[in-house]
Amino acid sequence: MPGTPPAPRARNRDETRRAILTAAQALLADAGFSGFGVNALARRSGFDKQLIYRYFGGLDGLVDALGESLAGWVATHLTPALAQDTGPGYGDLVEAVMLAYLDALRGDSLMQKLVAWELSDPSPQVRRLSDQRARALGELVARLRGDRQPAPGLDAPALNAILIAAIQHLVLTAATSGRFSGLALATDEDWDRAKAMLGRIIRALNAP
Amino acid sequence: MPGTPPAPRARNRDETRRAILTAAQALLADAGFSGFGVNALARRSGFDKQLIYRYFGGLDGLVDALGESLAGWVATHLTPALAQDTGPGYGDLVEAVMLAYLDALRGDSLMQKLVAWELSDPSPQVRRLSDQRARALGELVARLRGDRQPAPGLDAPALNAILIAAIQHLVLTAATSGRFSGLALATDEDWDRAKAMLGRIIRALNAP
DNA sequence: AGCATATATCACCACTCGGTGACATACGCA
DNA sequence: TGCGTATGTCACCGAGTGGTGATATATGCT
Repeated sequence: MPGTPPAPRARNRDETRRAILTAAQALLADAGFSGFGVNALARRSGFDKQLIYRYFGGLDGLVDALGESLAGWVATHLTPALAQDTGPGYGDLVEAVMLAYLDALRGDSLMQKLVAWELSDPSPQVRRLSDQRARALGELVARLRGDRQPAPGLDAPALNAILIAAIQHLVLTAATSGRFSGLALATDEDWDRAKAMLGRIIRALNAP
Repeated sequence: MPGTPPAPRARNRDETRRAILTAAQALLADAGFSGFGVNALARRSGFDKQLIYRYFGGLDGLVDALGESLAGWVATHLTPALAQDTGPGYGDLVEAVMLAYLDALRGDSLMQKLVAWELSDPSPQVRRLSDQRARALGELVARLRGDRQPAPGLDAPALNAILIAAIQHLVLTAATSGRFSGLALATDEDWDRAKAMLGRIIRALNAP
């Protein structure tokens, strides 16, 4: 005898869109961009892939929507750790932001996969994701800066780019292999060592 | 009328192996790891994919062979730039090696694709590639070091890991988007700015 | 109540992928 | 010269991909 027919699904465009988007985040977080696609997402979300085309216009549109849904990531994940007062100098602020960013990224597999994606896919949809994150970081620093000034003669944009690059790279490689270039990056203590060095760099370059 | 039958291919195992390996490097260099596979390689090399299985035991074996063929990359690409005398300090040597590595990586699309691959694929074959490169860099520094010593109290492994991470990340993102986190990385002058900051970091941390 | 439409599902397409077994033929050795 | 084997080629498999058209049915409006 056939079982009871499957309960018909409630029909609600907005809710379905949200559900697909949520499933997309989960799928990307644990399969990575190489396993990210229409069929896999349809399987995972439980909705027919046709809906992905209807509601997002295909994968590209979905990535855009994914970007919008993560627009506030930097602000929401970094501000808590930045609530307590940092030291008075510009370097103190940069150090706090960088270390907060490191921890936030380290704890977020989805963001890691996004960064990895950006490194391998030059498509404009994906590039927009990184531009957006970079801008958010800049705005965060600007908002918290007050009247602090980088040391005169310091190329702050270059230094900050180098720091962010190092952080992202260390977090990504640590996620796949737990170490990088002879430096262990598995335990929290391992990471303390890396953080100490980052702090030292920032303080040294911002010294008066 | 049928054209002349295709000239029969010379049969030579070693030569074929080499040709496939060369085609594999070229394929990886311009398609990236996501477009890297048996079928694509067979198309590109002009040989039947069966030979890839027969001579390399599949993709995994091919990657291993690729690694062996690139074992000397660090030495051959960095030593020329390091021929001239560097300054007397340990920091001078590190700076020279880092900048040489940056330029070498920036000019080598294949190596860039390998690094990107390592960031997205935790498989042991791929990880071996990065371990091998890291070890080669370490050996190079050890060979050139002589009796120079890092400043006492400096965590040299941590600093070096951060520098290499930053370099690799900057080169990779620059290759796909020409910029990173508000820092332009397209022209040689752009890169001079990044290099200057790297040098400054190294000198500041190695100051007595 | 009845009807139009938006929502959801199914079935299919052409293509690519990694992988394997069968077959043809050039090469080297006896 | 003939024969065995290594080398190269072809044809196929199942599974997965992005993408599309047709179909069912729940929902909301008149």
